[in-house]
Amino acid sequence: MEEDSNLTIDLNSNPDQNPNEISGGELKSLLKYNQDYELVEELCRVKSENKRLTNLLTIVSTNLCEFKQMQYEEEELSRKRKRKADDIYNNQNPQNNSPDHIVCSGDLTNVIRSNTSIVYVRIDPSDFSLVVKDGYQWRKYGQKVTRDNPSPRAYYKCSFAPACPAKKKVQRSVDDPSLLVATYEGQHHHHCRSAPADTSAASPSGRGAPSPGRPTPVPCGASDECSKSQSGSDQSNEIHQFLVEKMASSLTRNHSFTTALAAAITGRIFDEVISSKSSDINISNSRGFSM
DNA sequence: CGCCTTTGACCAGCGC
DNA sequence: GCGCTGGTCAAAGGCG
Repeated sequence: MEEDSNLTIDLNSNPDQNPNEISGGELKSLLKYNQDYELVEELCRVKSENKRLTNLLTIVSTNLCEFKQMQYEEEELSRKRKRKADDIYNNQNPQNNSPDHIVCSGDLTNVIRSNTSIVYVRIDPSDFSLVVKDGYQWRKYGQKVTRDNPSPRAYYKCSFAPACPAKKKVQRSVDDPSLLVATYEGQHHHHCRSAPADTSAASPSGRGAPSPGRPTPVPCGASDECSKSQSGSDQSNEIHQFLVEKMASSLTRNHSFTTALAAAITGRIFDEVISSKSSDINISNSRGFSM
């Protein structure tokens, strides 16, 4: 291996010294150097692996968003057709209104459209509050039970800026009660600022909104209006990072994924250890030859 | 007191 | 014009 040759060169860097006369202090120094070198090498490998996984998550996130957008459009088209059909058809096929495609493992994914965003949020099925954590402050101004969905739909306006036209609708998925579907409309006329915990929805305990006087900046990007409210590549990177973090968060909650990931990492580390041990042997052999 | 949620009423769009 | 549906308004009440 490369490091072996480098180390061998370093070990033989003093041709005037007799290898048989190496002192105990020098030997300890060399061993420590070797250990440090392995740690640095391991750190580099982990960093590289981390970067590779981050890129992978980015790709998965992008593909998921595109997938969601396609299926959302199909769903809208299907619903328009169904509304033109009579109710008999719906009664005979009640599951046809169930958007199976909404079911996903993502904690939060969004589909960016021209001026609206569809956000899917995985929540606790026992949690009946319509809470979507997106970093903005929202004021609920209405609630309706729609025809397509027995669960109520909540209407929110942005409460951070009085003239902010941003709105959102939050409703449970028909097919999956553990999935919230939030539709964002309009653009925020201000930066993304709010408390860490979402204040958007009707919490069971009543008022859940903190004072507007203590907003805390949080990564935004759950909606496209947030990205539009900011400028430059910084926002893009911020949203990118936010999406990656969300994807990572959702994936880490997936037991099968974490198991597979752990197995993969373990296998990789095991390989590296074996490789490292092999290097040690080679290094020892080199030392043996050089001593 | 200020800000919130709740909830019934109201309005607009659409199809028949 | 009527009925249905989604979206919005605004009064009432709660909470810190």
